[in-house]
Amino acid sequence: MSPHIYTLTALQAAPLLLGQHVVRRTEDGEIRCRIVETESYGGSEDKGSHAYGGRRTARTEVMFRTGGVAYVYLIYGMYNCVNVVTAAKDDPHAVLIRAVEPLTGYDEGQMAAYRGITVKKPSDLSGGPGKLCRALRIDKSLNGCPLNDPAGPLWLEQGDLPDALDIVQAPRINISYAEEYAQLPWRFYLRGNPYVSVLDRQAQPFRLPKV
DNA sequence: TGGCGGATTCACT
DNA sequence: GTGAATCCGCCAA
Repeated sequence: MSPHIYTLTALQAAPLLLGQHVVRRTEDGEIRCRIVETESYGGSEDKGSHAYGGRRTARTEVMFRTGGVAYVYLIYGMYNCVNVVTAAKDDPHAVLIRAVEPLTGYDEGQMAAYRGITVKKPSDLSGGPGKLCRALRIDKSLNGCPLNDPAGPLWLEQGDLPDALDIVQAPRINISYAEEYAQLPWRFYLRGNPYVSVLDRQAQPFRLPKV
């Protein structure tokens, strides 16, 4: 995948990451999936971001790195969430991966095995940040992992052309504490995709800016 | 050092 | 729709 995307702000990168492929390698083999839902957590002004106000702690330190690494954290004491860090060093931006879909039947089978539950509908498998981390066996040991290294445990590959995708945008999920920032339409997903975690009736079509 | 709450999920009503 | 699970990061004291 073009490294250019890692230099962008989280808000610019979040829609562009839709359709890109995530590859996870474990001792069991490689799993490939496609990103179908993202959220932008960008800059120190965003009250929804862990790095709001430039808060720089052991946990958020990864967000301040040069774009192109993973930010993985534990939420509610039991689920991991994975982000793509973007933008320049010392400017904390991250794109939360909220849903993915397996590329092949093999990938689907591996993810279901890691999930360890009965999957009744597609979004049970990997529609939600905690679910997809479990389905891909992503935990804090991958925090800071470079995302451009096909020899590593986790990386991104070129997927679909973003201008061929039907993208919508809507407010982010579960961040009421973010006050006015909670309403901003900084969640992006592929319209009609069955792996998306939460549908929004008010979702608006998103058009990529002309380059 | 203590207390609080969360970028979630699942089981239950 | 509601509530529990579960624990670490954060900040105030």
